[in-house]
Amino acid sequence: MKLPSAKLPMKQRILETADRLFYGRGIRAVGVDTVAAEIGISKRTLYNHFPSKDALVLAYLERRLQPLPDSDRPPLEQILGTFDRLGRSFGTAEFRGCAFVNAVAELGEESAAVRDLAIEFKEARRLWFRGLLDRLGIADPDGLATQLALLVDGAIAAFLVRRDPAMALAAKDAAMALLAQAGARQAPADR
Amino acid sequence: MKLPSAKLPMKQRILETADRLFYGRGIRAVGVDTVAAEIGISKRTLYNHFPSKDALVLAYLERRLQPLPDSDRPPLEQILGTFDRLGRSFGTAEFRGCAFVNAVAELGEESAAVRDLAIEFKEARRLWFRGLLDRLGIADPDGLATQLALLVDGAIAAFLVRRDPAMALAAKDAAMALLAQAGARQAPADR
DNA sequence: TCATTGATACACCGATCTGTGTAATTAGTA
DNA sequence: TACTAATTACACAGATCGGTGTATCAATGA
Repeated sequence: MKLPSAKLPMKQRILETADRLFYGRGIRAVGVDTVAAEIGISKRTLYNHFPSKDALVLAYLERRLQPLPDSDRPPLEQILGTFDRLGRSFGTAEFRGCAFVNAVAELGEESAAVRDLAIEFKEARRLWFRGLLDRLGIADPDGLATQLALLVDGAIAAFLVRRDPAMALAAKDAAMALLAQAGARQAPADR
Repeated sequence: MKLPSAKLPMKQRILETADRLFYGRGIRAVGVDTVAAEIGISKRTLYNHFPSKDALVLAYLERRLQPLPDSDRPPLEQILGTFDRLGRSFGTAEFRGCAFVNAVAELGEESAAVRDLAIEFKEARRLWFRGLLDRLGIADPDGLATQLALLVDGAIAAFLVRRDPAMALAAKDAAMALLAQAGARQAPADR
């Protein structure tokens, strides 16, 4: 149990702990008392930094909206590498699915803001795929990007239930088949 | 708001209402008081039929473990028809993702029984795919069945967030591409 | 007619939830 | 030293949660 250093700014400490608990156990399953107790601060202090639990939940999800890797490796390698990274995530004990999908499934219609963040996250990844497919000169980069994103989401959902890391490999195999069918070649970056 | 007829057996009425509420709003978000009030019965009556909320939740999920359609249509048509049915589900206002994935995402480690039911559900659909792929004479029916199941789960997760029914079409396109690459032919049932 | 069964209303339990009010305490700084 | 700002402990509010106890009432069938 790695606790955030007491030296860090309070807001950051709260966010890190909220992330660990909300993601690991679920948003509704974790109360603000639990978050505060886990850091060793009073509930009052937590509420001095976030006006409500809803605000804390949104901040937790916003923190997970990180920019995607901007590598200079070949596009095909980057695309397939996504599934390898996914497989490595499956191997960690902390992995518990997609934080955004889980939040939407848990909160449903109750929070439009949560859903907007989830859409933003999903669309960012889809566009990341599409940018790489563009460089590969694929015929329908938009459609294929959606399909690749579908495979990622499917692998995550399937793993969440089955806990079988092979789901990442199955998704990668499917991605390779789709890419091959679309005419992706090995080193197509510049020609 | 269609309420189950008061003529139906009490247990069935409870289950139908629990299904509608648990699936529509989430398990943790709906209390037993709400379920009883929605039917117009006392909480006591509900507890006379189910010993606990956990038992009610399990019964709700078990009721969703229905056998998959056993059609005599061509295998390829049945497989692709799955994605058409999915697309039609997306069009309904009630659709809120996969009840089993949502339950696991919501309850997480807290209920092994829920996860077991979810695994059973997912595996049944995967085996249904595999049986059809067997009849198509596909080289690796097991692997392709997993990939098709991944596409279904991915489309559901993506739709849950984006609310875009086109996710079903994207999954169907990907499925067709995978099937074509695997050598599935139009009318391969008997030769 | 009488006994049984199931449903009813309703109060209640202890626990937990988000959120607030308040007064004391700490630490840094002018 | 004196002021300020953050954090503390702690009680409390009002709601909701899952679950129970109990006494009454209505329908059924022997």
